[in-house]
Amino acid sequence: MATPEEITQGLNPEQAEAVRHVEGPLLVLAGAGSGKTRMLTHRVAHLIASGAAWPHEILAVTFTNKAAREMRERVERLLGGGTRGVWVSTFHSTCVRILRREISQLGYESSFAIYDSDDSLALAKRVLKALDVDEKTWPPRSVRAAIDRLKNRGMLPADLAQESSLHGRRLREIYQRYQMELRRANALDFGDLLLLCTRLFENHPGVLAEYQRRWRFVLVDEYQDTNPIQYRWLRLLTAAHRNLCVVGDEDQSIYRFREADIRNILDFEKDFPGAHVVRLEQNYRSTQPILSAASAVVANNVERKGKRLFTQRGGGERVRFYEAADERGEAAFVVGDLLRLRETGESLANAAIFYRTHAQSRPLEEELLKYNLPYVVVGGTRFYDRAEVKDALAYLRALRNPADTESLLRIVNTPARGIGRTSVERVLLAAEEAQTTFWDALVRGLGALSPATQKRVGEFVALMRELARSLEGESLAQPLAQLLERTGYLRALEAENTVAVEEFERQNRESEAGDDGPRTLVDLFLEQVTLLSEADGLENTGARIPLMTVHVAKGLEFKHVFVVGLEEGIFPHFASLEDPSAIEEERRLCYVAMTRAMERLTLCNASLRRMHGSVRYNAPSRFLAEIPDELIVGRRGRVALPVPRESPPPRDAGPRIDYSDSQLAPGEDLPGVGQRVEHPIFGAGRIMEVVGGGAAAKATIRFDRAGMKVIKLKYAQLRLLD
DNA sequence: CTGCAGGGATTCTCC
DNA sequence: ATCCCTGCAG
Repeated sequence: MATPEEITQGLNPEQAEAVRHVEGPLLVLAGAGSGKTRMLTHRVAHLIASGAAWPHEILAVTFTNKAAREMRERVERLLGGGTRGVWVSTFHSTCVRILRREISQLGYESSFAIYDSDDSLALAKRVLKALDVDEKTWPPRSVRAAIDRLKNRGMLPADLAQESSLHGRRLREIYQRYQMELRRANALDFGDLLLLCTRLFENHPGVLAEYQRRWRFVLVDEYQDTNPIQYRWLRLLTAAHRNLCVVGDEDQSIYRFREADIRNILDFEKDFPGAHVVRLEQNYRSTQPILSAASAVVANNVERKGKRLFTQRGGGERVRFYEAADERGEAAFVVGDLLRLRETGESLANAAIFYRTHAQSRPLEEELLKYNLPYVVVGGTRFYDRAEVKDALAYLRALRNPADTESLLRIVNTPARGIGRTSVERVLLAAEEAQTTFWDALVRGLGALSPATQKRVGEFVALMRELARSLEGESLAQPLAQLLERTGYLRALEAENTVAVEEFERQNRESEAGDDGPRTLVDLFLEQVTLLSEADGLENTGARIPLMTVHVAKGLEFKHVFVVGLEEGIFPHFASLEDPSAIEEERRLCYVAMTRAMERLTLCNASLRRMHGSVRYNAPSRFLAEIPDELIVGRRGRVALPVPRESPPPRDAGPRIDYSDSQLAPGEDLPGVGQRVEHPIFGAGRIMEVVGGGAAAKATIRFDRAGMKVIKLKYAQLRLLD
């Protein structure tokens, strides 16, 4: 095992300070690329190596499984094994594990199912129908979102009691019924995991005390993205010892829609008096132009503490910008650039393409396919989101937890076995009347079905019982195969599925150490599948170009980054245009996107875009204008002709810009780009670009009145302004 | 009960 | 463009 001294070696003074801090609250403000994960992992290792804590006394919480996995691996590498017992886990997984042990205190069974957003939506629809609520005034999606918001803010139906408006009372009623149905199904939705765990802590002090004793040190990554219920949970968990270390960057808070509250990080020192504060401001990732450009953009935000990131990497290319005629031209430009990049011997895995919304991937994919460039869309429809896979999972879930009505509804007639809508409705109603579950009603033959239908229901019940028996064994792949066979569909999927499941079995056989009680492989599998996140797909992607949303890109870094769709209405997105606070979030999102780039950052947009079946002309994103002129090249519309070189670019490789002057030599003064000048004839303007040197130097100037002109500096009588 | 056609609404980020 | 719902024919 490494010594404490070895662990702090190679850290910068601020990182080392945060790593050595032991008792009491600690706030680490870590700018993009400042070695945040490094600090966290070294801190965990240091706590153990210095004897301040046993491994099992440490809890490190992240937002994604991927981040958790990475942190765990890095801690292990640092300590060489002695990390068994350290809990590195997401908020949701941590709560699941606590609830599996304790939830009987809240009147659920420990075998509870976890509903994902689709399940929640289906349940919301069912509730709205049962309450006979008009779906026009209460769109199911909005209802689901409203309930989710309430949960993220820590509110159960009872907390809406004082609500007096008709709308408010109605929502309360719907929420109450929704919650009741969840309980009847012995299921928790995502929001419940945090909310119920917090309620458990609040109402059962003995349980809380046990976990407070167990985890004497709590570390939280991406603290700027915590929402009120996560905040409450953390406060409770650390109330006894206050050994809470949070790491975050207010400029990277991008989950407002999930009720993330940026004030959690802004007010940390107020909330935890005596908190020690460390700022990590040295960036180890990006070149200066990229860092400066990103900083200049986010500097336009009001809701921030403000910081100065710096790097010791001199020189570097300026940020590049390309405006295409339409979205296909945009894709063509990006792909053309990638082809040229590959010509230089660069691996395409070092590049990435980011967009604001998943829907933007389409034209890029088409263009990539055209040139046979391998790519992978990260996120979007995950394997486990595919309808057939969800069907198979619904079988497993219903088998493990027959109370899970949502899963049963999904499969009772899938594949079609003659139990149609009407029959299902009848059984549901009968179950409601008999105050029992859907499954129980099926078993008891409630609902006054026709003999033919009754027979088919009986066959379904028999099938489920048979499958349930096969799940009792050790294996998972085997009963799953049987399930797919007996249900008579999914043949095409079978092979694929089985491989994935066998891999899962292998991994979990080895790490079977748990104090989780009598839980089967199936339960573990279902749990992990449900809690998988978007970014978790980015493993073993090989030399394929990853395409992803900016949200998915958070926490990653690439040598070459392309961001497409920098247009008003896309990025920033429509929904945020009217709300200054929402615009700030979009700006942070832009900051996140830009700071992923290590060496070269390319921003693109299209003047015309076809979307949702119509044509839009979006103005260039305001964020582009916020980048100082001297840090960006290739302003709008100046596409150079392809220049034949020694190694010509691939034919037909899309449009290109001559960026030959975009390199900044280390230490070289920036050219007069961005300078305001006055011309005797054209009046005031701003230098957009300077090409060539000495007597041949020509400047492109955008005059306030006269527009763009190219002027030979030698002859022009320019007067510098400001 | 099943499958298909047509119409209306919607448009984002996700654990 | 796409999803989702409803209505209708077999």
